[in-house]
Amino acid sequence: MATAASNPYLPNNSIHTSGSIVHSDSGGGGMQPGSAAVTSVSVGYRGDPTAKMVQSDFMQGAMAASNGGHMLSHAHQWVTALPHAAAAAAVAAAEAGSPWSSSPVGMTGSPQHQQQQDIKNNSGRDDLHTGTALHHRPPHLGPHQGHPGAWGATTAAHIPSIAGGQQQQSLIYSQPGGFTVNGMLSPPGSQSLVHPGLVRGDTPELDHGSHHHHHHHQHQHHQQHHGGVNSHDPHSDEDTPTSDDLEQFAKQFKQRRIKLGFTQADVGLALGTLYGNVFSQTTICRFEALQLSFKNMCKLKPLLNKWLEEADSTTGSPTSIDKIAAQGRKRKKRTSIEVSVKGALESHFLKCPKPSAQEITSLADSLQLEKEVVRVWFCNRRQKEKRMTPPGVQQTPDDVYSQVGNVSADTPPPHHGLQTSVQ
DNA sequence: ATGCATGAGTT
DNA sequence: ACTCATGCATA
Repeated sequence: MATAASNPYLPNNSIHTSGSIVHSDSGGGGMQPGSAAVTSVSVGYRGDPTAKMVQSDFMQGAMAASNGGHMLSHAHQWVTALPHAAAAAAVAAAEAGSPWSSSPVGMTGSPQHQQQQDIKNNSGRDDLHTGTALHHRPPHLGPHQGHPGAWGATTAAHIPSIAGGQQQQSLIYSQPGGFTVNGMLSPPGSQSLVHPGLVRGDTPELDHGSHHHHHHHQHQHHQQHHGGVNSHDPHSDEDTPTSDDLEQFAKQFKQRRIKLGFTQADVGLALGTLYGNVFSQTTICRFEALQLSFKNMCKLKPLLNKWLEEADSTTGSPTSIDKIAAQGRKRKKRTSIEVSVKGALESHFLKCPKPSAQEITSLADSLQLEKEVVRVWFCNRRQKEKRMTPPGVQQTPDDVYSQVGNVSADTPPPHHGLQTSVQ
């Protein structure tokens, strides 16, 4: 009897990064996986520390057939719904019409039918600044960095990720009313306000953005080449940046962030206090590493840019503010897939990146994994393929112009398999 | 820095 | 059931 109807969790954020109970997780059929996957729970839900939660039922598919309304599914899962700042909203119009190719529009008539009638201006940002104006300021200090590694600065001839063109959520971030416009704190001490190459030469190229004649291809705005003097500035502009811009920005962002002594997590929190959109260290990390989709990068860039501005202008101003409290969300647990099993999954992925439900089921059976685990694995796998990760173009950071003479004007396919750790 | 996971919005 | 944006938990 799988009764996972409701589990009394502790909404409190008593994060215990310990007590990882490992137990062979079986699909629920009474089989013994032996060691196919290990699931470790590490949440503090009282009651039964033996982590005996069933996870055979997912409520997926239960929705979708709704009639315009909104269903309120809950009361099960490992998640204890919490009025977390529905900060999912943010950003306005990060029209990602051009994936990676410089062409703003695809060639074929792409179904660009997106309705953006959902403008949720979430003002539900509970003011938590209840005197807790204390922020942990990690004595982080280490102006050492400077290994690009990631994308070579080779022009933007990257992977033409075929974005399905299904974007939703036209978000907008509400600007703070007027006071407390700070999301960061005083730097660790070295308030070396060094903004050398910070030239805010706004050169909005009001060109791309809204004129796609699906007839004959036309221009494709040139790539900027940081000459040093003029030429537009990749920052400050809210236009759709090019992948190159993003790369530049990400790099600089990271550099300055580190110089200022902030961690990725700090930035994430700061963004939350600044705009109401909190982000985790993970996201910031991925941004810096350009491991997000193009569209997502575009969305985050403005926010991070703002933060950067505030950051270096506030160098020294201890305008600490509140921080968004923790969330009482509790997820399932992380299934550790064995290496051998992973290999098998890999193989299958190469053959068929999108296995059918039936395939997944049988595969899961073979590997003695839950169907959901397998399904999710594939989903994540696909995402990984789509991200903006460098296909392997890792040329020396010094000679960025060393692409004159060779190269077949086309980037090699993003074949991965064993990419040398970028970092 | 990443792997596995959740959920909203689509298709 | 999939895609996408995000993040907890981990290595």
